[in-house]
Amino acid sequence: MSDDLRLTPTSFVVLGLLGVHGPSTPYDLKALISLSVGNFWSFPHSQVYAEAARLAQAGLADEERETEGRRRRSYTITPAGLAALRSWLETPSDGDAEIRDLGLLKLFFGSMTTPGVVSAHAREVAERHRSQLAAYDELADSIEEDATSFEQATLEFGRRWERMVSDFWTEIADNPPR
Amino acid sequence: MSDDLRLTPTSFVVLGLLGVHGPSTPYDLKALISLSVGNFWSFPHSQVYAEAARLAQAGLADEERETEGRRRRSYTITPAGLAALRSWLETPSDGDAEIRDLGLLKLFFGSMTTPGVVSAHAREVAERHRSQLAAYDELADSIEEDATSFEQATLEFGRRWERMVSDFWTEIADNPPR
DNA sequence: GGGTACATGTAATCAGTTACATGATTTA
DNA sequence: TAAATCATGTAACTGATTACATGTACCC
Repeated sequence: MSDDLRLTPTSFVVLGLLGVHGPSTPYDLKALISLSVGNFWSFPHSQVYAEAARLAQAGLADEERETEGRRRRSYTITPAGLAALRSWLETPSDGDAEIRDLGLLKLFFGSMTTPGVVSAHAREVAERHRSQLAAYDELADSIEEDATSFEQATLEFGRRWERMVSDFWTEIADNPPR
Repeated sequence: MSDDLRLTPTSFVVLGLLGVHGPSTPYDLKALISLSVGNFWSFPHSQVYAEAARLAQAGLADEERETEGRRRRSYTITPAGLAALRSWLETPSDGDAEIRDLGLLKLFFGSMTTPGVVSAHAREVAERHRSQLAAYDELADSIEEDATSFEQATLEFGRRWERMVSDFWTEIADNPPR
Protein backbone atom coordinates (compact mmCIF):
# COMPACT_ATOMS: atom_id res chain seq x y z
CA MET A 1 0.00 0.00 0.00
CA SER A 2 3.02 2.26 0.29
CA ASP A 3 1.34 5.57 1.02
CA ASP A 4 2.19 9.11 -0.04
CA LEU A 5 2.37 9.95 -3.67
CA ARG A 6 1.17 13.14 -5.16
CA LEU A 7 -2.46 13.24 -6.09
CA THR A 8 -3.22 15.23 -9.19
CA PRO A 9 -6.56 16.53 -10.39
CA THR A 10 -6.73 13.45 -12.54
CA SER A 11 -6.41 11.34 -9.42
CA PHE A 12 -9.38 13.09 -7.90
CA VAL A 13 -11.48 12.63 -10.97
CA VAL A 14 -10.98 8.89 -10.68
CA LEU A 15 -11.26 8.83 -6.91
CA GLY A 16 -14.36 11.00 -6.98
CA LEU A 17 -16.08 8.81 -9.51
CA LEU A 18 -15.28 5.73 -7.48
CA GLY A 19 -16.87 7.60 -4.59
CA VAL A 20 -20.12 8.66 -6.18
CA HIS A 21 -20.58 5.75 -8.54
CA GLY A 22 -19.24 2.88 -6.50
CA PRO A 23 -16.93 0.06 -7.60
CA SER A 24 -16.02 0.33 -11.26
CA THR A 25 -13.67 -0.92 -13.89
CA PRO A 26 -11.47 1.56 -15.69
CA TYR A 27 -13.66 1.05 -18.68
CA ASP A 28 -16.74 2.04 -16.74
CA LEU A 29 -14.96 5.13 -15.53
CA LYS A 30 -13.95 6.06 -19.00
CA ALA A 31 -17.56 5.90 -20.11
CA LEU A 32 -18.74 7.95 -17.14
CA ILE A 33 -16.09 10.55 -17.73
CA SER A 34 -16.86 11.05 -21.37
CA LEU A 35 -20.45 11.95 -20.50
CA SER A 36 -19.70 14.28 -17.63
CA VAL A 37 -16.45 15.61 -16.21
CA GLY A 38 -14.71 14.81 -19.43
CA ASN A 39 -16.36 17.84 -20.91
CA PHE A 40 -14.13 20.09 -18.91
CA TRP A 41 -11.41 17.84 -17.59
CA SER A 42 -10.47 15.06 -19.92
CA PHE A 43 -7.58 12.73 -20.50
CA PRO A 44 -6.93 9.65 -22.59
CA HIS A 45 -8.33 6.35 -21.43
CA SER A 46 -4.88 4.94 -20.84
CA GLN A 47 -4.55 7.43 -18.06
CA VAL A 48 -7.58 6.00 -16.31
CA TYR A 49 -5.87 2.65 -16.09
CA ALA A 50 -2.68 4.21 -14.82
CA GLU A 51 -4.45 6.36 -12.26
CA ALA A 52 -6.57 3.56 -10.89
CA ALA A 53 -3.44 1.47 -10.44
CA ARG A 54 -1.73 4.36 -8.71
CA LEU A 55 -4.63 4.84 -6.32
CA ALA A 56 -4.57 1.14 -5.50
CA GLN A 57 -0.89 1.28 -4.81
CA ALA A 58 -1.44 4.18 -2.45
CA GLY A 59 -4.12 2.31 -0.58
CA LEU A 60 -6.86 4.69 -1.66
CA ALA A 61 -8.62 2.04 -3.70
CA ASP A 62 -8.80 -1.73 -3.67
CA GLU A 63 -8.12 -3.62 -6.82
CA GLU A 64 -9.83 -6.87 -7.62
CA ARG A 65 -9.24 -8.87 -10.73
CA GLU A 66 -11.43 -11.46 -12.37
CA THR A 67 -9.76 -14.84 -12.40
CA GLU A 68 -11.09 -15.84 -15.78
CA GLY A 69 -12.34 -14.47 -19.06
CA ARG A 70 -11.14 -10.93 -19.57
CA ARG A 71 -9.54 -10.73 -16.16
CA ARG A 72 -10.95 -7.25 -15.77
CA ARG A 73 -9.80 -5.19 -12.86
CA SER A 74 -12.39 -3.54 -10.69
CA TYR A 75 -11.66 -0.79 -8.19
CA THR A 76 -13.38 0.13 -4.96
CA ILE A 77 -12.64 3.23 -2.94
CA THR A 78 -11.22 2.50 0.53
CA PRO A 79 -11.89 4.43 3.74
CA ALA A 80 -8.51 6.07 3.28
CA GLY A 81 -9.58 7.02 -0.23
CA LEU A 82 -12.81 8.52 1.02
CA ALA A 83 -10.89 10.51 3.59
CA ALA A 84 -8.49 11.81 0.98
CA LEU A 85 -11.36 12.78 -1.27
CA ARG A 86 -13.23 14.58 1.50
CA SER A 87 -10.17 16.41 2.64
CA TRP A 88 -9.48 17.56 -0.90
CA LEU A 89 -13.06 18.73 -1.27
CA GLU A 90 -12.81 20.70 1.95
CA THR A 91 -9.64 22.49 0.91
CA PRO A 92 -10.37 25.72 -0.93
CA SER A 93 -8.96 25.63 -4.45
CA ASP A 94 -5.93 27.78 -4.76
CA GLY A 95 -4.91 27.96 -8.40
CA ASP A 96 -6.72 30.00 -10.97
CA ALA A 97 -8.99 28.51 -13.55
CA GLU A 98 -7.46 28.23 -16.97
CA ILE A 99 -9.07 28.16 -20.34
CA ARG A 100 -7.18 25.93 -22.68
CA ASP A 101 -8.51 27.01 -26.02
CA LEU A 102 -6.41 26.83 -29.13
CA GLY A 103 -8.86 29.08 -30.93
CA LEU A 104 -8.27 31.82 -28.41
CA LEU A 105 -4.55 31.35 -28.70
CA LYS A 106 -4.75 31.74 -32.44
CA LEU A 107 -6.90 34.81 -32.05
CA PHE A 108 -4.32 36.31 -29.76
CA PHE A 109 -1.75 36.00 -32.52
CA GLY A 110 -4.18 37.08 -35.20
CA SER A 111 -1.99 39.99 -36.20
CA MET A 112 0.34 37.46 -37.81
CA THR A 113 -2.24 36.33 -40.34
CA THR A 114 -5.07 37.82 -42.37
CA PRO A 115 -8.45 39.03 -41.11
CA GLY A 116 -10.07 36.66 -43.58
CA VAL A 117 -8.49 33.67 -41.90
CA VAL A 118 -9.47 34.89 -38.47
CA SER A 119 -13.02 35.52 -39.49
CA ALA A 120 -13.43 32.13 -41.13
CA HIS A 121 -12.08 30.32 -38.09
CA ALA A 122 -14.26 32.34 -35.81
CA ARG A 123 -17.31 31.28 -37.70
CA GLU A 124 -16.37 27.63 -37.48
CA VAL A 125 -15.67 27.85 -33.80
CA ALA A 126 -18.94 29.63 -33.13
CA GLU A 127 -20.75 26.89 -34.96
CA ARG A 128 -19.02 24.18 -32.97
CA HIS A 129 -19.98 25.83 -29.74
CA ARG A 130 -23.57 26.23 -30.82
CA SER A 131 -23.79 22.56 -31.51
CA GLN A 132 -22.12 21.71 -28.22
CA LEU A 133 -24.73 23.85 -26.53
CA ALA A 134 -27.44 21.86 -28.25
CA ALA A 135 -25.79 18.66 -27.07
CA TYR A 136 -25.77 19.92 -23.48
CA ASP A 137 -29.41 20.88 -23.74
CA GLU A 138 -30.27 17.37 -24.77
CA LEU A 139 -28.06 15.91 -22.09
CA ALA A 140 -29.80 18.07 -19.51
CA ASP A 141 -33.15 16.65 -20.52
CA SER A 142 -31.93 13.10 -20.55
CA ILE A 143 -30.20 12.87 -17.20
CA GLU A 144 -32.52 14.82 -14.97
CA GLU A 145 -33.20 11.90 -12.64
CA ASP A 146 -30.00 9.99 -12.18
CA ALA A 147 -27.47 12.82 -12.00
CA THR A 148 -26.75 14.55 -8.72
CA SER A 149 -27.76 18.16 -8.64
CA PHE A 150 -24.09 18.96 -8.43
CA GLU A 151 -23.56 17.34 -11.75
CA GLN A 152 -26.48 19.33 -13.05
CA ALA A 153 -24.89 22.50 -11.74
CA THR A 154 -21.70 21.88 -13.67
CA LEU A 155 -23.79 21.10 -16.71
CA GLU A 156 -25.55 24.41 -16.30
CA PHE A 157 -22.14 25.99 -16.16
CA GLY A 158 -21.29 24.32 -19.43
CA ARG A 159 -24.38 25.72 -21.06
CA ARG A 160 -23.64 29.24 -19.97
CA TRP A 161 -20.10 28.85 -21.19
CA GLU A 162 -21.18 27.66 -24.59
CA ARG A 163 -23.62 30.51 -24.93
CA MET A 164 -21.07 33.09 -23.94
CA VAL A 165 -18.42 31.67 -26.20
CA SER A 166 -20.55 31.21 -29.27
CA ASP A 167 -21.76 34.79 -28.97
CA PHE A 168 -18.21 35.99 -28.66
CA TRP A 169 -17.01 34.16 -31.74
CA THR A 170 -19.99 35.24 -33.77
CA GLU A 171 -19.09 38.83 -33.02
CA ILE A 172 -15.47 38.19 -33.94
CA ALA A 173 -16.52 36.59 -37.20
CA ASP A 174 -18.78 39.50 -38.06
CA ASN A 175 -16.29 42.10 -37.05
CA PRO A 176 -12.72 40.75 -36.89
CA PRO A 177 -10.07 42.93 -35.25
CA ARG A 178 -7.39 44.27 -37.51
CA MET B 1 18.96 22.69 -37.09
CA SER B 2 17.73 19.10 -37.30
CA ASP B 3 14.11 19.71 -38.28
CA ASP B 4 10.90 17.94 -37.35
CA LEU B 5 9.87 17.75 -33.77
CA ARG B 6 6.37 18.12 -32.54
CA LEU B 7 5.22 21.63 -31.87
CA THR B 8 2.89 21.98 -28.94
CA PRO B 9 0.67 24.90 -28.03
CA THR B 10 3.44 26.03 -25.75
CA SER B 11 5.76 26.14 -28.72
CA PHE B 12 3.38 28.43 -30.53
CA VAL B 13 3.03 30.74 -27.60
CA VAL B 14 6.78 31.27 -27.68
CA LEU B 15 7.00 31.35 -31.44
CA GLY B 16 4.07 33.73 -31.68
CA LEU B 17 5.53 36.13 -29.18
CA LEU B 18 8.84 36.09 -31.01
CA GLY B 19 6.80 36.95 -34.09
CA VAL B 20 4.81 39.88 -32.77
CA HIS B 21 7.31 41.23 -30.30
CA GLY B 22 10.57 40.63 -32.11
CA PRO B 23 13.83 39.25 -30.72
CA SER B 24 13.59 38.49 -27.03
CA THR B 25 15.26 36.71 -24.20
CA PRO B 26 13.35 34.02 -22.36
CA TYR B 27 13.04 36.41 -19.51
CA ASP B 28 11.39 39.00 -21.71
CA LEU B 29 9.00 36.38 -22.92
CA LYS B 30 8.15 35.32 -19.44
CA ALA B 31 7.26 38.90 -18.58
CA LEU B 32 5.15 39.32 -21.71
CA ILE B 33 3.35 36.09 -21.07
CA SER B 34 2.41 36.89 -17.53
CA LEU B 35 0.62 40.03 -18.67
CA SER B 36 -1.21 38.54 -21.58
CA VAL B 37 -1.52 34.97 -22.85
CA GLY B 38 -0.48 33.69 -19.48
CA ASN B 39 -3.93 34.51 -18.26
CA PHE B 40 -5.36 31.66 -20.20
CA TRP B 41 -2.36 29.61 -21.22
CA SER B 42 0.41 29.60 -18.69
CA PHE B 43 3.39 27.48 -17.82
CA PRO B 44 6.42 27.79 -15.56
CA HIS B 45 9.29 29.98 -16.66
CA SER B 46 11.59 27.01 -16.95
CA GLN B 47 9.46 25.87 -19.81
CA VAL B 48 10.12 29.08 -21.69
CA TYR B 49 13.83 28.35 -21.62
CA ALA B 50 13.26 24.80 -22.74
CA GLU B 51 10.88 25.77 -25.52
CA ALA B 52 13.09 28.50 -26.90
CA ALA B 53 15.96 26.04 -27.03
CA ARG B 54 13.77 23.51 -28.78
CA LEU B 55 12.69 26.06 -31.38
CA ALA B 56 16.30 26.97 -32.00
CA GLN B 57 17.22 23.36 -32.44
CA ALA B 58 14.44 22.96 -34.96
CA GLY B 59 15.63 25.95 -36.93
CA LEU B 60 12.53 27.99 -36.16
CA ALA B 61 14.45 30.52 -34.13
CA ASP B 62 18.02 31.74 -34.01
CA GLU B 63 19.81 31.76 -30.72
CA GLU B 64 22.43 34.34 -29.89
CA ARG B 65 24.30 34.49 -26.65
CA GLU B 66 26.11 37.37 -25.01
CA THR B 67 29.79 36.66 -24.69
CA GLU B 68 30.18 38.36 -21.36
CA GLY B 69 28.29 39.36 -18.25
CA ARG B 70 25.19 37.28 -17.85
CA ARG B 71 25.64 35.57 -21.15
CA ARG B 72 21.96 35.95 -21.83
CA ARG B 73 20.47 34.12 -24.74
CA SER B 74 18.32 36.04 -27.18
CA TYR B 75 16.05 34.45 -29.74
CA THR B 76 14.90 35.67 -33.12
CA ILE B 77 12.26 34.01 -35.22
CA THR B 78 13.58 32.67 -38.54
CA PRO B 79 11.76 32.61 -41.88
CA ALA B 80 11.07 28.95 -41.26
CA GLY B 81 9.64 29.89 -37.89
CA LEU B 82 7.40 32.52 -39.43
CA ALA B 83 6.20 29.99 -41.96
CA ALA B 84 5.42 27.45 -39.24
CA LEU B 85 3.56 30.07 -37.26
CA ARG B 86 1.50 31.21 -40.22
CA SER B 87 0.66 27.73 -41.24
CA TRP B 88 -0.50 26.94 -37.73
CA LEU B 89 -2.61 30.07 -37.66
CA GLU B 90 -4.23 29.11 -40.94
CA THR B 91 -5.15 25.63 -39.79
CA PRO B 92 -8.57 25.54 -38.16
CA SER B 93 -8.32 24.39 -34.57
CA ASP B 94 -9.60 20.91 -34.18
CA GLY B 95 -9.71 20.06 -30.49
CA ASP B 96 -12.33 21.38 -28.13
CA ALA B 97 -11.68 24.10 -25.64
CA GLU B 98 -11.22 22.86 -22.12
CA ILE B 99 -11.82 24.62 -18.87
CA ARG B 100 -9.32 23.54 -16.29
CA ASP B 101 -10.94 24.68 -13.10
CA LEU B 102 -10.41 22.86 -9.84
CA GLY B 103 -13.36 24.67 -8.34
CA LEU B 104 -15.65 23.23 -10.95
CA LEU B 105 -14.21 19.80 -10.39
CA LYS B 106 -14.90 20.08 -6.69
CA LEU B 107 -18.39 21.27 -7.39
CA PHE B 108 -18.98 18.26 -9.56
CA PHE B 109 -18.16 16.02 -6.63
CA GLY B 110 -20.05 18.18 -4.19
CA SER B 111 -22.31 15.32 -3.20
CA MET B 112 -19.37 13.86 -1.31
CA THR B 113 -19.15 16.78 1.09
CA THR B 114 -21.51 19.18 2.85
CA PRO B 115 -23.49 22.05 1.31
CA GLY B 116 -21.83 24.38 3.78
CA VAL B 117 -18.41 23.61 2.38
CA VAL B 118 -19.62 24.03 -1.17
CA SER B 119 -21.25 27.32 -0.42
CA ALA B 120 -18.23 28.74 1.37
CA HIS B 121 -15.91 27.78 -1.47
CA ALA B 122 -18.30 29.20 -4.01
CA ARG B 123 -18.24 32.52 -2.28
CA GLU B 124 -14.46 32.62 -2.23
CA VAL B 125 -14.23 31.70 -5.86
CA ALA B 126 -16.79 34.31 -6.85
CA GLU B 127 -14.77 36.90 -5.00
CA ARG B 128 -11.56 35.89 -6.73
CA HIS B 129 -13.19 36.19 -10.09
CA ARG B 130 -14.63 39.57 -9.29
CA SER B 131 -11.21 40.85 -8.43
CA GLN B 132 -9.72 39.31 -11.54
CA LEU B 133 -12.37 41.14 -13.51
CA ALA B 134 -11.32 44.38 -11.89
CA ALA B 135 -7.71 43.63 -12.80
CA TYR B 136 -8.68 43.06 -16.42
CA ASP B 137 -10.62 46.30 -16.46
CA GLU B 138 -7.55 48.16 -15.32
CA LEU B 139 -5.38 46.32 -17.77
CA ALA B 140 -7.76 47.24 -20.55
CA ASP B 141 -7.38 50.91 -19.72
CA SER B 142 -3.64 50.74 -19.44
CA ILE B 143 -2.74 48.95 -22.64
CA GLU B 144 -5.09 50.54 -25.12
CA GLU B 145 -2.33 51.87 -27.34
CA ASP B 146 0.41 49.29 -27.47
CA ALA B 147 -1.59 46.10 -27.65
CA THR B 148 -2.82 44.75 -30.94
CA SER B 149 -6.56 44.74 -31.27
CA PHE B 150 -6.31 40.96 -31.28
CA GLU B 151 -4.83 41.09 -27.84
CA GLN B 152 -7.62 43.39 -26.86
CA ALA B 153 -10.14 40.92 -28.20
CA THR B 154 -8.80 38.13 -26.03
CA LEU B 155 -8.82 40.50 -23.10
CA GLU B 156 -12.45 41.25 -23.79
CA PHE B 157 -13.03 37.54 -23.79
CA GLY B 158 -11.41 37.34 -20.39
CA ARG B 159 -13.71 40.00 -19.03
CA ARG B 160 -16.82 38.27 -20.24
CA TRP B 161 -15.55 35.04 -18.79
CA GLU B 162 -14.92 36.58 -15.40
CA ARG B 163 -18.36 38.15 -15.37
CA MET B 164 -20.07 34.94 -16.31
CA VAL B 165 -18.13 32.91 -13.82
CA SER B 166 -18.48 35.22 -10.87
CA ASP B 167 -22.22 35.39 -11.44
CA PHE B 168 -22.38 31.64 -11.57
CA TRP B 169 -20.51 31.14 -8.33
CA THR B 170 -22.50 33.79 -6.56
CA GLU B 171 -25.65 31.90 -7.43
CA ILE B 172 -24.11 28.65 -6.24
CA ALA B 173 -23.08 30.26 -2.98
CA ASP B 174 -26.54 31.67 -2.42
CA ASN B 175 -28.27 28.52 -3.41
CA PRO B 176 -26.02 25.46 -3.25
CA PRO B 177 -27.28 22.24 -4.83
CA ARG B 178 -27.99 19.40 -2.46
C1' DG C 1 -17.33 -16.90 -41.09
C1' DG C 2 -15.36 -12.53 -41.90
C1' DG C 3 -15.53 -7.88 -40.86
C1' DT C 4 -16.23 -4.15 -37.78
C1' DA C 5 -17.01 -1.96 -33.66
C1' DC C 6 -16.53 -2.26 -28.75
C1' DA C 7 -13.58 -3.51 -24.77
C1' DT C 8 -9.23 -3.70 -22.34
C1' DG C 9 -5.08 -3.11 -21.71
C1' DT C 10 0.70 -2.27 -22.11
C1' DA C 11 4.94 0.19 -23.62
C1' DA C 12 7.71 4.00 -24.91
C1' DT C 13 8.45 8.64 -25.03
C1' DC C 14 8.48 13.39 -23.71
C1' DA C 15 6.52 17.75 -22.27
C1' DG C 16 5.81 19.97 -18.23
C1' DT C 17 6.42 20.57 -13.38
C1' DT C 18 9.14 21.00 -9.19
C1' DA C 19 13.08 21.96 -7.01
C1' DC C 20 17.46 23.78 -6.77
C1' DA C 21 21.13 27.25 -7.57
C1' DT C 22 23.58 31.37 -8.36
C1' DG C 23 24.56 36.20 -10.23
C1' DA C 24 23.18 40.97 -10.37
C1' DT C 25 20.69 45.05 -8.53
C1' DT C 26 18.33 47.79 -5.57
C1' DT C 27 17.14 49.44 -0.98
C1' DA C 28 17.21 50.25 3.94
C1' DT D 1 26.86 46.03 3.89
C1' DA D 2 23.22 42.97 4.63
C1' DA D 3 19.14 41.59 2.87
C1' DA D 4 15.72 41.33 -0.31
C1' DT D 5 14.36 40.97 -4.87
C1' DC D 6 14.94 40.47 -9.68
C1' DA D 7 17.10 37.84 -13.37
C1' DT D 8 18.63 33.59 -15.39
C1' DG D 9 19.18 29.44 -15.73
C1' DT D 10 19.88 23.68 -14.96
C1' DA D 11 18.55 18.99 -13.32
C1' DA D 12 15.55 15.35 -12.08
C1' DC D 13 11.36 13.27 -12.13
C1' DT D 14 6.87 11.75 -13.59
C1' DG D 15 2.23 12.41 -15.32
C1' DA D 16 0.24 12.50 -19.63
C1' DT D 17 0.10 11.46 -24.40
C1' DT D 18 0.82 8.47 -28.42
C1' DA D 19 1.05 4.34 -30.36
C1' DC D 20 0.51 -0.34 -30.39
C1' DA D 21 -1.85 -4.78 -29.52
C1' DT D 22 -5.18 -8.24 -28.74
C1' DG D 23 -9.72 -10.24 -27.17
C1' DT D 24 -14.68 -10.60 -27.60
C1' DA D 25 -19.25 -9.89 -29.35
C1' DC D 26 -22.29 -8.85 -32.79
C1' DC D 27 -24.28 -8.64 -37.55
C1' DC D 28 -24.66 -9.30 -42.46
